[in-house]
Order: sequence, then C-alpha cells, then structure tokens
Amino acid sequence: MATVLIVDDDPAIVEILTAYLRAEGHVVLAAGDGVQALPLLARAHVAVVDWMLPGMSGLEVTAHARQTQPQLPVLLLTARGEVDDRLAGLDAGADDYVVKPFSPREVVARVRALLRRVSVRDDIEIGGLTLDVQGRTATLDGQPLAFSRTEFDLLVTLAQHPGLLWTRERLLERVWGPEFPGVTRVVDVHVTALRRKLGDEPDHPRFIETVRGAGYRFKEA
Amino acid sequence: MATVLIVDDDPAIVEILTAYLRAEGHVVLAAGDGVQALPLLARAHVAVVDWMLPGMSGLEVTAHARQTQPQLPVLLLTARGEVDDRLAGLDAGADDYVVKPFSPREVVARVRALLRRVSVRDDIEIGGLTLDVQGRTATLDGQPLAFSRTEFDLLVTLAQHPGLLWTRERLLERVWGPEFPGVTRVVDVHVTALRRKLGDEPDHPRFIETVRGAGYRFKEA
DNA sequence: GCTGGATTTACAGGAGCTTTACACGCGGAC
DNA sequence: GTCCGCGTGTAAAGCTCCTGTAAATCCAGC
Repeated sequence: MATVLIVDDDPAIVEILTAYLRAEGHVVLAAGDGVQALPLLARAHVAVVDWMLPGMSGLEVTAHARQTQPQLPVLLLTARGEVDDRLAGLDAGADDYVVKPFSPREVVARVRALLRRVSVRDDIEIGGLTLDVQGRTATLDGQPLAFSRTEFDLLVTLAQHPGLLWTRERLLERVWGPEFPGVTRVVDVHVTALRRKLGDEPDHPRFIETVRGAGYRFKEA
Repeated sequence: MATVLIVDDDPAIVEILTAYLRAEGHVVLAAGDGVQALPLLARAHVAVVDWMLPGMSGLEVTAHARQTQPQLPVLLLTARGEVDDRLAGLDAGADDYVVKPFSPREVVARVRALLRRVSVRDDIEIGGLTLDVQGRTATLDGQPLAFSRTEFDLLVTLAQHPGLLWTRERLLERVWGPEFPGVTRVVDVHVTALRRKLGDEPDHPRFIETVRGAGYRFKEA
C-alpha cells in the first residue's frame, strides 16, 4: 500500500499499469510528461518513468528526483534500442530497469521490490526532532517521545517533506490508505495529538503549521 | 557457532567453502542463485555472496538483504575484472570483499571478523541476563533458568539485537523458519512464556518491550 | 499411550482510533 | 464597525482492534 507515480506519454501503458498497481492496493498518480511529473514526485513512494517523453526526458525527471528526493526509487522504462544506455540511466540515479515491451506483472514485481527498500529509510532529523523510521522511535531535543502507530506514520509523512503542503485528502490517502472510508476531520484530531506531544502551538508552531483552507505543512528548517 | 549462507553457482566453490566453514563449527546454508537465496537470508548470521550469479545478481541479493535485514553482514566474492565496481558493491551495502581467486582460509577469516561485528557470540550478557548460546543455558541475576527450544531461540534472537524492532513476521521467519505456516499469534504466546520466566511485566519490562501495532523489541542496555 | 512442548483458540482488558459536538476566530459582506 | 459563515482546535464518548494470557488441542519423541 503505497503511492506510485507513473510518467509515460502512452495512455495505454498508463492505463494498464494503473490497473495492475491499483489491484495491489497502491495509490496511482500519473503524468504524461516530465513537467507534469515534477510536482507529483513529492507525493510518491516510488516512480515509474518512461525514458522517452515529450519535452523533458525521463532521464531528466530521474535526475531531478534524485536531487530533490534522494530516497525516492525510480524505475525506468526503456525501449529495446536504448539498452546500451543503461550506464547513463544509472548515472542519473535510476534504481532499476524494465525493457519494453514488458509484462505488467514484471513492473509490479519490481515496484514491490523497490518499495521494500524504501520502507527501510534512514533517520530523519529536523529542528531538534529525530525520527528513526525503521525502529519507530523518536526524540525531541534529546528526549525520547512515544507515538502511536498512526501518529508516527503521520509525522513521518509530514517531516519527510518539509515545506510541502499536504491536503487532508492526500494525508488520508498516504497514511490511512486509499480505501479509508472516514471523514477528513480525523486528520485534525491526530494533528492535534501530535502537536500536544511535540509541544507545538497552532499559532506559533515549531513543526506543523496549519494552512487555512488548504491543509497542513511541516515547517522548513 | 553461527549460520553462514553461501550463494554461488559454482558447486566447487560451495563445496570447499562449506567444508572449511563446517570445520569452524558453523552451520552452512547454500543457494545456487539469488532467488533460492532470498528465503534463506532470514536464517543466516552472515552471507557470502558471489557477484556473478545466473538471474538475480549478487548485488541485488545484497541490496535485498540490506533492506530486509539491515544487521546482516554480506561478504561479496568478486572476479578480478569486477574490482572496479567496488563502489557499486559498497552502495548496495556489502560489508567486505574477497577477490577471486581466493584462499578458503581468507574467506573463513573474514567471515569470523564479520561475525564478531554482528556480535554473534556464544555468550550474551545484558542487564543481568546471560545466555550461553552453544550450551543453551541461561541465568538471570545468577540464577539458572530453563527454556524450551523455541523459547531459547526466540530469546537469543531478540537479545542479540537490543533496540532492534522485530515484527512478528520477521521473528517467525527467523525463529520458526521461512516456510512456517502458522499464525503470528504464536509469537505472542511464546513472548508471554518468556516474560513469565524472566519476571518481565509487559508494562514495565526489563527485557522485552511491546511496540504496539508493530512488534517486539529487546531493551537496550 | 505418555509426556512435554508447541500451536491454536477463546476471551478479557485496554490503548488508540474515529466520530461527534461545540467553541473559537478568521474573513468576507454589508 | 457588526454580523455571519466557514474552517479549525479540541475534548469526550463510543467503538475497534491489538495484546496478554489461560485453556484446549495437537504433535513428536520415547
């Protein structure tokens, strides 16, 4: 259960991959070219990117992802003639390859493998807050802090992308999963709980700020 | 003394390494390719992996091990021509290298070094608890304590990695074996049994703490 | 078959999640 | 300025699901 970004200008490919990935329980975001893809990168756990794209190439998208989100794994889709360019792709920071024509199952399998890697991400440290994602422990100004599972997932999601605006809907999608039936106010309640534990005041927040009419945002360092 | 996983498609190499490692008292698991190796990773204390494998490469096996078992040391076997790729191997998370052709003694020596690092010792002592892994005996605050086989294996697994979060699934894999068909609640039952013998209370544990919604963790010293 | 241990089952208690309700305050209309 | 509507903060209630644990069942070795 994760968010997968597909970047391909062929609607047929997008459609078939979306179907397979949804069947796995993932949330799918899609973009037809590189420019559309850039703002979606921050919301993805893994990106599937076609090499040949109109305008900005898949390689450029990959390089951009590598810069802005070093931990985001990228799976490149390459046509047969491009196989020789594997090295260039590795240089740009792609994590895996699938050569066209591919079977959707293969892509799904590799996405799954990449997701396993993401789940073991390094520690987050920002503004006196440290999060050990793997061990699910946290400290604030050196003091250990206990969070429930939902609280911790929510905090990690926010803290992994400082400065990024998260709507309640996107947070629900990401933290609670794509099929969560509940209302968005549940996010508010958990944010309140987080803020209490973090010693955060809604007016002068140290970490989580409210963007009225929009959602929440983790303060940049 | 420990369980060593060998992944190599050359039966001659597997055979000679197995002989040397057995002579050191280790348990040896062997796999001829990466796919065979994956389910065995959970049972190993250290892995010796050939770079060139049919299908899934040794690098991929290493990366997979790094994801699923961060603490598992990996020793890569590389042919002379691949030495330049050392950086790639380090990226994938290998802990050490041996360049072919190698002497079995050298491999054994490096395995021994890696095992020291991972603290797979015959004797564990932490917080008043001592475990003699070889002799399968234990004392708590000087008093001898009797455990069943499963209890002892479970306790050793937890105690060897203080502070590391273990999900019930990972514990099943490691203690019960990768193909165990049972439900994860069996872990709970054995943890309860362990705690009773250790005089551990779930609320204020001296040794095994519950991470609600995640799994169990042996308290750090 | 006996016996010790492993696994499953069943159930109680409680932590944490969701919903609900209401208060507060910002911002726009006038 | 006042009024009103909407969005947000937060406490509290109810409920769900997780965990602890005893008891029943299963199983392997003798």
